[in-house]
Amino acid sequence: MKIDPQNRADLSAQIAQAIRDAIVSGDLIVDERLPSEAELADQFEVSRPTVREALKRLAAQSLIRTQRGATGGAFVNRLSFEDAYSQQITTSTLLLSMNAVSFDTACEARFALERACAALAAQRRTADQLATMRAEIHRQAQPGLTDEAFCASDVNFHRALVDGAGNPVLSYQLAGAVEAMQPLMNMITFTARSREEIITLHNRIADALEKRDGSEVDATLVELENYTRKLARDVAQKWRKPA
Amino acid sequence: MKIDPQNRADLSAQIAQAIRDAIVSGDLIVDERLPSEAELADQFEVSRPTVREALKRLAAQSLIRTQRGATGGAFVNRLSFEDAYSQQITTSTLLLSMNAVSFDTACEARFALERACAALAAQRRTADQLATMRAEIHRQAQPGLTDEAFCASDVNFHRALVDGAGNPVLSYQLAGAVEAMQPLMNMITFTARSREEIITLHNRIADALEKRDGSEVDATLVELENYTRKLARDVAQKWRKPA
DNA sequence: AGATTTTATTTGTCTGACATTTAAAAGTCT
DNA sequence: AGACTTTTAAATGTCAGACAAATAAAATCT
Repeated sequence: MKIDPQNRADLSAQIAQAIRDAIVSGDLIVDERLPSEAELADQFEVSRPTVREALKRLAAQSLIRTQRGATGGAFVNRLSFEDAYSQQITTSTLLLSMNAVSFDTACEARFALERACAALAAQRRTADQLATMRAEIHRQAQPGLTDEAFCASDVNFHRALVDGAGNPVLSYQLAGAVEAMQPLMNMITFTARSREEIITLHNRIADALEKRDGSEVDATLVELENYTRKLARDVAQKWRKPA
Repeated sequence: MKIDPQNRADLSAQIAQAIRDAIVSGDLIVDERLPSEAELADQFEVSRPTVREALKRLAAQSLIRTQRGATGGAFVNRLSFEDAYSQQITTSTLLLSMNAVSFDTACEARFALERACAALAAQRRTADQLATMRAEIHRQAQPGLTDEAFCASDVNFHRALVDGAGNPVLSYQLAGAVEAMQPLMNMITFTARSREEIITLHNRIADALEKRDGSEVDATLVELENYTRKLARDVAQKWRKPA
């Protein structure tokens, strides 16, 4: 953790970067305690508030956690899969909403990634995951469900599918892709007919997973992708020439 | 952007969350200027340093940018794909290094995701992307290349493949998976023989992409995955019983 | 009118202080 | 001596006020 150059611009950002580098490079290991804020301020020759701003930056990325009290301080945080999940979801959601990513592009990416899990999920899915999927299908079939609730259940269904691959790295990567799509999906009004169609496909996916038939899962996902994109096209058309 | 409850714990985190919510929900739109720090301090009834810590948290996630001067202030940032890339790479790298993710798990995830791009890349790859891949293969064949340089070139090759799918969302998602693997890959010492084998497979991938043969790309990626995992197993064995 | 200077605003940083939390050390009682 | 209580010290969390630096708009001058 070295000194900064005499470039007195954005001190807190420089300090944050220095500490971040130390963590990424392994100079600071998990659960290791950083020097106290006062000590860091001395080392970097800045004031305590500046150090604090740097630490808050790192805390925002879940790189450190802080604890008050006598034995307190800032500790290198073990980045959990949950933390990584939620960060990824925020980032992906904002990326989609701020960059005018077309529904088609997002949808294509989502299903491409999901199909990557299909074969693995067919091999490894647990009875528990299958039960989750069945339960979500059941919920989706209930009348009076709002579009938002339907989409939320859809997300749960697909997350169970992804988790079925039994690979936490895959699950983490895909959580963002699947959940970030939800705001876009919420813009689609699902008619009773389209819900029925989607539920049919979900059932086919669940059945195929039960039989451990990977290629059937894959084929059904392709159908689901095509149907979803068709629904989105219809919505777009309705907006172009409203009644 | 509402007030916080009387819960006077972690004020800066609460304020950051409130602003974050306002951005995600669309209450604050891209390039909109936030109130000045002094005004925010008034609104939330806290001091300016506390507001600043909150803003630094958001800046760390590239959610806002700040500008000094008369018309300066904090502005809602358009999250660029580049920003999202780099965040994802940091997160993924730390996740892998801190959670004792096995090489096999990471490798499986990486190739599963990459195979998700294969068919699309075969359809859409540009001549430019193909040229990049050929150039990287050429570099990989040069003698005297360090293992690190070989791996770096490998990353470039695969990024070109992923970019070939022509879907920025996919590219962004996979950048993390591919680049985060590099530290793990760097631990493998590539013999001349193994480099040769990998280059052969890379050539086959490039040839298949040139012919726009998606299933050939996919099949070769499977071979590459199996070979990579075999190399890793050999390394592990060497470590178990060293000469 | 155009160029220059002034001014006001805003972020970046510093100093110093107090509050709160927490665990360990010191003290007290049985 | 051992268990419980109190004190104390260290650390983060927060606050207040101040000055520096950057920047653009307004005012002034040529």
